[in-house]
Amino acid sequence: MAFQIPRGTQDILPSESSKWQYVEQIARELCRRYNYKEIRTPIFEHTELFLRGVGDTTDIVQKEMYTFTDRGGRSITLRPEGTAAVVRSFVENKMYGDPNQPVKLYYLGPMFRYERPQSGRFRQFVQFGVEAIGSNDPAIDAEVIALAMDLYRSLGLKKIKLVINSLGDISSRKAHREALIAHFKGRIHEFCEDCQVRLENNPLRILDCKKDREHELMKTAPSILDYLNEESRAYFEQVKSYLNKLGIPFEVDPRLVRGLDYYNHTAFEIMSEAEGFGAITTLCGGGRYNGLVQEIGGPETPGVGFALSIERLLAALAAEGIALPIEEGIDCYVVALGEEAKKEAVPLVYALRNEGISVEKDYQDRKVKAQFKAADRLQAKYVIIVGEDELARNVANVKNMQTGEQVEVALSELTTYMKKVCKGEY
RNA sequence: GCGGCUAUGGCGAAGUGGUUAACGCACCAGAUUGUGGCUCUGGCAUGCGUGGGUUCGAUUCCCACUAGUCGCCCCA
Repeated sequence: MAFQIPRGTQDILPSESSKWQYVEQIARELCRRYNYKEIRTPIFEHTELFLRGVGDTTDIVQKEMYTFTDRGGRSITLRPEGTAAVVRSFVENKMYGDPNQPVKLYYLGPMFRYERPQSGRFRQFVQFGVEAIGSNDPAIDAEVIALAMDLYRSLGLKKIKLVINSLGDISSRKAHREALIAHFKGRIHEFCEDCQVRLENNPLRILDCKKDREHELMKTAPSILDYLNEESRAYFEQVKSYLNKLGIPFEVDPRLVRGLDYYNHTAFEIMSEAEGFGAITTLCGGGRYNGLVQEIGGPETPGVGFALSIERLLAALAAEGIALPIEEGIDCYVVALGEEAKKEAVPLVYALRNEGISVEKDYQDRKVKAQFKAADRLQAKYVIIVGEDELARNVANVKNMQTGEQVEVALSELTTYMKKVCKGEY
């Protein structure tokens, strides 16, 4: 094989792309209802943006970025996630001055992470995400979560679970962090190597460890929820209360930790519970990032959002055996017989297409039988047959492929007739 | 970054250290000289991921690489 697709990337072939279009269309429609407007930022940014925005201790920055030097000597990185770039644009375009606050944005496009591919993980993948920047109302956290859940529900997914947690504000996080270090420090040598490193970098992650799950210190470890200060606790209570009002079921998991540095207060994940879905069950991750806008150089501005992968969404649909309502077939196939008819078929097809009818014809010089087989394969609703006989009499035969019924129609009436039968127009 | 498994035609899938690489689906043609979905007949891999090595000889044995796949870490 001469050339191969780069590792961890995929071609979305015609048989799949209609599903993508369908899902994307539903996502855009939801954003219209929720009044989130699309923002399109570049696929690459200055590397520095992600170091600052995502956090230079995160796995994404430490080992997963596609970084290169451009011809001008700048360090450029293919975006590994969407939020940093959206916030950059928010600040750069001074959207904090927009009279419509909060600023509600969505994006849909490819992200890049240099990782070992596996089920549900790619080096290029497509994220749909929203960001609501400029409001500290817990109702907007609930709105963002509701939008994500709406997308899954409207596509028919049933086996999904919403998990939420609160990471608290800066002072709550700090108090909890110190409590965790104090809790584990004396006996950290009893834990796995990863956990020993985590104690320094991000002690919160120890709670998430799969290997040491059964260790007695795990069960007695301080929960973040016990370290939330009054304000953080009240905020979390309100978010939960709004979710209840919206009838959105959720689970609180005090061990839910998100991978990016910028999160505080609300953190959530939506996971698939479908059997055989694979090891990676996270469909969507999001949360609040109140310090990020300032970190990127803007005024102190709160924000909340989520990102979800279309690949995983489609995988979840497949795992639940859900077929999307996608129209596959074409309206009409023109079968031409004989040299003269073949020439006449070209303008006929053109005229029908101009009327909004989807039409195909033969370009392989196939026999009649094979042309019908092609029409059948394309799931054509109707076949128009034009041959020497018909041409001589200025008519065409129109066959309904479902019923097998065939009628003769004058060429002058043909487009009108086809519009009527294909589109119900008169 | 680490580990398991895998790599044969458009797809699925057998197979052997030695002259012609099963079979199924799909596709094409004919039976049916102007009509699909059924049936029958025929056609369809100078090639067995790539590159080395062992051997008189390798698709089959060994190594490396590449890719897929599943898992670990972590994430969407």
